[in-house]
Amino acid sequence: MREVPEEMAERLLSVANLLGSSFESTRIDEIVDASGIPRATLYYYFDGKDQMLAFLLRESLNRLVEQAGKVAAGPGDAASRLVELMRAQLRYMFENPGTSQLLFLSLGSAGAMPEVASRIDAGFHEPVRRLLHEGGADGSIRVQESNDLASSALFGSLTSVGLRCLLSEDVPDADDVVDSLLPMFWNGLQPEGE
Amino acid sequence: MREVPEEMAERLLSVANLLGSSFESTRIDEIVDASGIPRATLYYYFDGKDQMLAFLLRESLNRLVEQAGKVAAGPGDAASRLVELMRAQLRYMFENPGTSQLLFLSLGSAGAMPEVASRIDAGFHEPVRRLLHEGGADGSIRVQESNDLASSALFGSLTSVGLRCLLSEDVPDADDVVDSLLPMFWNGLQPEGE
DNA sequence: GGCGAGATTGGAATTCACGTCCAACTCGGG
DNA sequence: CCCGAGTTGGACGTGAATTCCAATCTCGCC
Repeated sequence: MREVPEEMAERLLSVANLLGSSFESTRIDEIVDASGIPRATLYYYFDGKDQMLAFLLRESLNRLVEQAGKVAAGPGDAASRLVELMRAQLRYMFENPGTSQLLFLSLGSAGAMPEVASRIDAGFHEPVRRLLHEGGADGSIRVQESNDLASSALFGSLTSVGLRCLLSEDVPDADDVVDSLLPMFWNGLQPEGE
Repeated sequence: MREVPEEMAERLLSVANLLGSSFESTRIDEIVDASGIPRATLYYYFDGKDQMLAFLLRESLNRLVEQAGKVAAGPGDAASRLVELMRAQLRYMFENPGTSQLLFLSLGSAGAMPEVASRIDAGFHEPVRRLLHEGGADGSIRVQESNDLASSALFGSLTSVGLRCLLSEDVPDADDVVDSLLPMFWNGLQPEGE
């Protein structure tokens, strides 16, 4: 696959962010109109719509993977880094509303794209898994029965809540959302002082 | 839309459960072959593939909605009913692996189908929301900042974990999975005795 | 038994969007 | 000037969904 020129990537990403989850049902010609990139040029760089989608998701996830890696390796105990990580993940969703919708509302197609799947793991699952493990070691997080399941659950929580917010009229602040969820993650559902 | 004959519904559901998330990329003719229902007959009952998908998801969710309503209104305090509800929801996923995959891996299309969206709410979100509320009242569950966000988070956890299990080679027991997640939901991530 | 309204079906015909092809044009470097 | 890579418009081929239609079939009803 040929390397995609900077400006074309920008334009496509901005179109994808406008279209959101309707990208898949959008005709090539509409993407052509919206992006100003001729059809023949698109096909010069991409093997087809699927490759185009894969490129967009990959590209969009790259920023998250970088951020997530940085946060997870940052200072502080595992618990506080985990909180920061969740903030970063939700911020990513809110800053890329269209591609996030696209990504999570069509996890099926995304799962069929190896590089995309691996980036979802690298940006969401893996760092959480790691921090849960570290937190068990440094005592800042309770040891879980299965870090795999737990990270999967946290991933689901965050993306589900994120999507709900993205689909609502006025998107709240990412940090506020995380703040209002933290008590549940941290203290659980048990009543006070049990 | 004409009422779909019992046997046709059965056949389609069983085909859908075999196909799973690949349903959408499956050709009509393949569905014809797999189900034994002639193409013309399918189009006699459904306006198109989308309507067919909507019907399948609706039909499949109906059973969950009924179960969920029953469990949520059952005996015991809100906390224990919530646990039972989560068991029922995960059991539903494990008992209908194909349609569940189909449903959750393509939430995008599902969201575009009003009846399906409302059934997701009726089977997953609404009962959880209600139990969180009741739990706050009867003291069996800690009061959440937002029951909307909390139920959305629980929904995401459960479906994310459920999907992960469904996509693994050997699907574990639903109740075991819930059991191994409960400590996290109940006690949270905080270390013991903080 | 005959009848009429739906249900059922095979198969041809149509539509529509994706993707291919190609020839013309641009442009920087050798 | 020539070459190779990038760029583009537009005609064309293709596969799958969907429509159409006419020939049955089924069944309750007179």
